[in-house]
Amino acid sequence: MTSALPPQFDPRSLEAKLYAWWADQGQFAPAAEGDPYVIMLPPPNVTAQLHMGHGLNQAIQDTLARFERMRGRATLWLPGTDHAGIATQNMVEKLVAKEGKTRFDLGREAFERRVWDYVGETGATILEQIRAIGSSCDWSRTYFTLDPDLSRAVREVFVRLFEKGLIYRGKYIINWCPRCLTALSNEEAEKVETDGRIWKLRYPIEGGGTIPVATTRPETILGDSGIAVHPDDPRYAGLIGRMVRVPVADRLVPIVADEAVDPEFGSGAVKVTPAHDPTDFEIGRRHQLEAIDVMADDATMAGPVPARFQGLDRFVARKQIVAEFEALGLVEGVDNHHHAVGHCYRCDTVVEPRLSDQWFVRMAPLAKPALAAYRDGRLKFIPERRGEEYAQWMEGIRDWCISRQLWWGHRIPVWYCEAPGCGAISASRTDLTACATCGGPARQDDDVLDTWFSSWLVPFSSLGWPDQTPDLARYYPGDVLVTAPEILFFWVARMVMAGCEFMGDIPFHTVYLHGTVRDTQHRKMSKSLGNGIDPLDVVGAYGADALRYTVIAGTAVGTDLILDHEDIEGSFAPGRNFANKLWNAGRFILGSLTEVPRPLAGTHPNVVRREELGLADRWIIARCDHAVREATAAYQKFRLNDAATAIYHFLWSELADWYIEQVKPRLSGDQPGGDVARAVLAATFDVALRLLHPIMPFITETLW
RNA sequence: GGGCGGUUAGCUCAGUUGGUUAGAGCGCUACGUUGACAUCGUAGAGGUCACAAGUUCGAAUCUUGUACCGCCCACCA
Repeated sequence: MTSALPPQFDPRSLEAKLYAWWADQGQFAPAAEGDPYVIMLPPPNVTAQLHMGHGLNQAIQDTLARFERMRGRATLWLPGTDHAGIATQNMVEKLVAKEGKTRFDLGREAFERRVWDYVGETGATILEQIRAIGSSCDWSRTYFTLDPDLSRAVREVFVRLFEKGLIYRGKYIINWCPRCLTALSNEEAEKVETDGRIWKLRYPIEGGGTIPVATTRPETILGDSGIAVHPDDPRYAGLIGRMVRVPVADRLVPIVADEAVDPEFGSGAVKVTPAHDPTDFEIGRRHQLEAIDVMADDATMAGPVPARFQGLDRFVARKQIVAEFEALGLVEGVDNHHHAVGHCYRCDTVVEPRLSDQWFVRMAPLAKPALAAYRDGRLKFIPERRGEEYAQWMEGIRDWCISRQLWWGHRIPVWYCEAPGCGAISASRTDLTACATCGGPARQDDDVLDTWFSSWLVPFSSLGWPDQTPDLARYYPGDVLVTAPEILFFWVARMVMAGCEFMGDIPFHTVYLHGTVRDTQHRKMSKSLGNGIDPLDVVGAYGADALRYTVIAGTAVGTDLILDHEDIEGSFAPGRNFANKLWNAGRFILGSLTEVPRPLAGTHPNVVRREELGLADRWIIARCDHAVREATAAYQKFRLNDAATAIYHFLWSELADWYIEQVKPRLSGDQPGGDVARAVLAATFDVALRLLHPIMPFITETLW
């Protein structure tokens, strides 16, 4: 029997002590000895509500953590939350709105206090819920991205990048959310495939004739400052340099030649709106066309637009402009048009590409080592194909817009000198009260940083960086990151970049991307669709172990988990039934042990001798050995569903259905071989419990 | 528009380098309940592995094409 078991299941090992410790504490094992193993918990929003995606995510991570711990590794699983700038601010603004106020009525400081109060009330909830489903994180190291320590890291990083010339400020076209009233990064503007319309319009040329253009956003016509055609397009060769009168806006603009225009598309002539489109912005810059911003922050028409459009919503203006073109007889046609439109990832509002003054991080230098880490095999993805998505993103990396027009977050540590003639701009680790250059009055930037600007540092900022702490020395770099694929770019890719830049090493060597939890129609579970399942309901009804087993066994590596929100009982029946079976088998086995069972191996004088074992005994021992090998191999390969299935099969079909039934006669009274059967039952059940413990910790702990 | 994944039993899904009768859970059928468990047991039905062609002694597995479904990326107005 001993030879059948890998060394980590030696009852005298650390694992056995851990069991005892667990029983006392019901908590994580302190990282004390052994090879460190580090898992980063993806930080949920402080205000997040637990959903089944968390359930799946936690079950996977906790299974890995417990497995590694039982192998004797000093396992650190770091929990924490992020402050979720936009989402949290939105929630508190809603509360404030119920009092008939806006954040501007309260003022910045009072509003920030309100958010802190709110976070103080709700912030721990998500972590408590995660705890309730059994996650054995190291709660003593729980972090929050706005904690002083992590904020210090944010400043350190900002200043370092600033001094290195990797942070810059400038006027560019960014994604603007007119509802959240802030700039967004490219990743935060989700492209949604939309069936829209494209209008084909004619602009009159000065001196006679018209030129056809196409647009999906007629409201931007008010900001047109040119028409562009391809330099080699014979249709328009004679028109380059001529002036065109933009209808409705009533503005004279030139026809310019630019390589960016695709002569094959539409009419081959494109209206140029430098203030509201990235391509147009580039064209405008090359030809000195004016960037005319025609919208206010809330995307109502404003600025140099005719009076009748002032204050109109952009979509109302769109209709009205089309109507005016029709009245002028300048509409050539309108077609259905399928294209991708950006939406705010927090409120789903259509984002407005808009010229704006923002802070950016130059990403190309940071991406280089992060891409190399993947290319040379140091960074692995599970499933593997996800690595190509990562590589593709890294190769096409674009600069990161990091400023947000919010109040909730890390305020940008930049001070502008207000002394006349100085104009110094300083980034500082400490708050400045005066200009670092001339000593004049200094004013801090009003904006805050993107939440991910703190999240991308978490693998080391949560361990005390920039100080060289013992934690940092021992636990960086970590091992594995388990998360949903949605935040591959938001968070995972950027953590790798930050790790390379500030720690000189990648923060983890394995990125495990699990699937998405969906309903039976394969729709993502979401609050708005009402198709979610609350993990706490499942825990309450069937237990955390049933939840964990069901989701672990139900999802192969990288595949989605389909659950039926209309049949929760049915969805979680596998786990519930298995927990029940295990419990009853345990009751029977423990009840049959009349005394301390004889050991199957070792030097004990009463050890079961090989020749005492019957055919059934030898068979179940062999099957047990097989299950250990199968499950251990599966755990190591992250094939948790295979591990779950292997243990399930051994426990249910082989041990319970077959062996227990087989030895029942021997167990009654004082039958010959009864003590051997008891010894085999105890030993094999013990092994099965340990094997299963990472997946079903509560019931196995209790039985053991 | 570019890249990628999926299509296997009524349902949800496994199937690890091509190799005997393709598996699991749930559901279904028949029978079974005095002692671990009906959240159970025993037995069983159910699949031309999306479709077409190809490679091979042999294909769910490899190649090509087709059709649906889905994901990621993208400044064709």
